[in-house]
Amino acid sequence: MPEFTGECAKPQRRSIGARRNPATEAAILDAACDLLREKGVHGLTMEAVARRARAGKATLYKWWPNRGALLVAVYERSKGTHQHKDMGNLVDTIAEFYRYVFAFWKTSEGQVFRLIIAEAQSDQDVAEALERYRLERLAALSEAVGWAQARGELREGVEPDALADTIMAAAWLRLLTDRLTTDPHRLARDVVSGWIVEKQ
Amino acid sequence: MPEFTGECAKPQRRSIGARRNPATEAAILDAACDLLREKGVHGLTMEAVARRARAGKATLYKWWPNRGALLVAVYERSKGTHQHKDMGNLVDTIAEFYRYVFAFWKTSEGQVFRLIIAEAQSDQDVAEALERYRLERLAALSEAVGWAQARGELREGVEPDALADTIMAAAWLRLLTDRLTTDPHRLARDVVSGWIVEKQ
DNA sequence: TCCAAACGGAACGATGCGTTTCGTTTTATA
DNA sequence: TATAAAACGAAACGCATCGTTCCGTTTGGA
Repeated sequence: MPEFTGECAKPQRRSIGARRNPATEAAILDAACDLLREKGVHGLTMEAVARRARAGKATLYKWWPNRGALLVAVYERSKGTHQHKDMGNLVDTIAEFYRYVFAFWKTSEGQVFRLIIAEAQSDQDVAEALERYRLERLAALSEAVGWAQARGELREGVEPDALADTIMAAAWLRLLTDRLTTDPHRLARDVVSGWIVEKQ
Repeated sequence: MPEFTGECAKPQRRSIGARRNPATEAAILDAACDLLREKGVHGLTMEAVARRARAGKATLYKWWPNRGALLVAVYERSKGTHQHKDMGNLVDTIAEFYRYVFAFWKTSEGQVFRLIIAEAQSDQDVAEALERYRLERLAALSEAVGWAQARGELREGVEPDALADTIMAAAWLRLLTDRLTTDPHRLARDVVSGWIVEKQ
């Protein structure tokens, strides 16, 4: 029983029969994640992932037909499902959202989201995955805006969907232009306070 | 005088002495632009550009050390310097801005901007060029918002820079999520009308 | 007159791409 | 219990691009 240990002393996995090996999937996604945080986008190649995970390239291409699919899988595994908290008023609620999402985007897992957006600009599959995720988050955000509307906090004629779109746009722009240090509360005020009814 | 004509029947350029040849620069940027609109991002390789322009790769790398630099150069050459028009009220002014920029972004030259943003997420040089351009456009937009403020159109405490940032964010999000068909006037209203003083 | 620099062109080794083939391992089915 | 099917690691394939390095030619400037 000759036991060859690779660079990371990981024993090589084997087939567990005519079904997908969860250990292989985990090892590949781990390797992809590590490469991303160590070498950035250009470090994430199918070759490098296969080497690091001690997996065959054929296995890689079987489950993730291209780099974009792998990128999406990495993000899907690490993304949080943020539950918006109602802070009693819209500005504080949105400020809390910005605080959470900026903090997440600053982590190495969160940084993957930048790359997803970038990749989506030239990869149709990634674009579709991103669009599904965007709509999902937009709905949750719109619901949070709806809480304020139900309280009579908003001016007449404000559509929660449209306002949520604007709120999200401001967050994306900060991510893409490397301004995650923006003060969340200040930003929330700058984006939504115009839609709040004047206090008498 | 044997005259060899390549695939496009373009005569090969030669050195014009110890100085940069403008014809070479133009031919390379033309080739890069053509490749982008014909084959998309992945068609823009240094190899392909050199082939199409009938230029040496060494020449290419001398003036544009990497793909990002070439991308930026293509955009710099084609980008318009939009002059904001004051339409008498802020919503119409911003609607006009959205109309213009969406129309431009729909063109093949404008599509390069998507790629610039994407490339900037993993290329520091591109990111810096993008940041310079963003600040330049933000200043112009902020000035347009200032016109409305000077007219007393805005609510108390509105900062033109912050509002301009939000206006721009909404535009970028539409570009990146493939929603350039958004109605410009409707969008302008959804983004800025909250900051307009109530009419009595 | 001679040097320096730019130019096109060709070649280099290295790396990643996506596919194919092989032998092994294990489950599912007959 | 025998057989087919599928997944796995590993290696190799041809191809493309990368970024660099030569070469010989052309031409302006010192």
